[in-house]
Amino acid sequence: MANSTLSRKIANTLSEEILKGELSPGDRLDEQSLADRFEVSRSPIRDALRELASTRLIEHQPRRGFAVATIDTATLRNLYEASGELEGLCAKYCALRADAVQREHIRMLHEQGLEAIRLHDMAAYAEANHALHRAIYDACHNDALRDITLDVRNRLSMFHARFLFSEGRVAQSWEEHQEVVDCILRNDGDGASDAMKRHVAKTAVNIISHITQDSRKPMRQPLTT
Amino acid sequence: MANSTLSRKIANTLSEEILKGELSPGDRLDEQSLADRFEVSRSPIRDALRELASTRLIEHQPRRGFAVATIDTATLRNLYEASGELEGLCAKYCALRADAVQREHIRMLHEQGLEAIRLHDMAAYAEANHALHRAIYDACHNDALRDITLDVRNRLSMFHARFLFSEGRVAQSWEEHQEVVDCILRNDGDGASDAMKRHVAKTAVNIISHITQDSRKPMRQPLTT
DNA sequence: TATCTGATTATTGTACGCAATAATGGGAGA
DNA sequence: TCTCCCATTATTGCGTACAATAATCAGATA
Repeated sequence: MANSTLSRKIANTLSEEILKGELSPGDRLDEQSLADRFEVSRSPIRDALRELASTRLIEHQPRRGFAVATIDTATLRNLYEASGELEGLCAKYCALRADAVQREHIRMLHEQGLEAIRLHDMAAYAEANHALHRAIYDACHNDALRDITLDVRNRLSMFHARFLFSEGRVAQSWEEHQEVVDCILRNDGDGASDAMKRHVAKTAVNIISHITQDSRKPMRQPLTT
Repeated sequence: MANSTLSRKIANTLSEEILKGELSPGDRLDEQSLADRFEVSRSPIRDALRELASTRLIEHQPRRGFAVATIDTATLRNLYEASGELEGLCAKYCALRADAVQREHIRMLHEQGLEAIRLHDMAAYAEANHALHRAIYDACHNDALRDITLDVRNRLSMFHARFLFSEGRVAQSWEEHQEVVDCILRNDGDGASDAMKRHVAKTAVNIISHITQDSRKPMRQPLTT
């Protein structure tokens, strides 16, 4: 990390802030303001913004600058549909190909989710949830598929960063994970795929209902304030 | 197009050159050389390169610059596996959701492929082939899935831009398309998906054997000459 | 001869300034 | 009061210069 460039560090910082929800969809990313904030010139800022744009966490329009990505409900549904299929594929290949160490790791992360629920620690559950999904991607033994799936997950997660799971939803989520993990541990590829698709679909319904009824801040707002 | 920026035009130009095979994997993209060639300063070149990097057609390493993306055979197989799954998904949703106009368009593009074969025009077949696949993505009614699938297709196509299909392979390819199109026209989602996955798998075998036996120019060469 | 080291060169990273374009705001007319 | 138009302002696009780092090469030593 020490030999990295300024622009890359800035891109990483902004990426984290977007994923954490500290920056909201539609927020404009003014080059000069960012330059002032990071105490650098506009040059590394421009590089960082273009690098970030490649993840689609921010959007660029020529001569109008960058803004944190917005989304409409139709695209949100499309992304969740794609995510379900992709996560299902990862789960399938994971069930068919994961080695013993990877399977044990997945089992352990699933346990950590249960522990988080026992402690009523929703943030810890969110973290365990993310780690479990990533472990499944990693164990699918296809880096290209893993990268694509993770990109979609990140694009989605920025839109519900501010919604914490309810305790009820968390318990349900863990049960759905249970099915996925069971299938993976017994090498049932199709079962794992189906279970994962169901899990993502239920998450989608949950999140979309939260977002659509949350009208404090519309998701699709024009670039200009 | 007229109100676009220099950097975007340059990015488009370079993208086309890579997809056409005029630039080869591993070719370094020197900022000053490109600036001289396009008769601009390095600024729009830098912007264009970072924009291009988002498609993964070129790769960037800090302080070592950009180069046309290279690939090893393992990653190539992974990409084809992902491509097969994604194209299969597009075909499935296309079969289930395409409207009458889209179905007719797909049927017509498939006919054009046959016409190209009759004329022994391999370039025309390649074009019809690409158009058919794109029409299927478009008709899947999920823009996110379409974009992801197209990106993977482009990443793959740059590696076999220089290999023209043999007449034998083209005939076989058309037959495989026939199965896909048949399923789509009769709303058979699973059949379309399976047929498309088989088609991509056969293409993969064909291309990979071409590439691996073509040792004139290794695909994975270090950035430094 | 091969390898290591230090100086030199080439290339990218960053800063800064001007130009071009878009956003903003105020005044005139209806 | 509302709308349109023009001047003003703010922001991005592009050019240029310098700094920092990596690549290259020559010479010394084993």
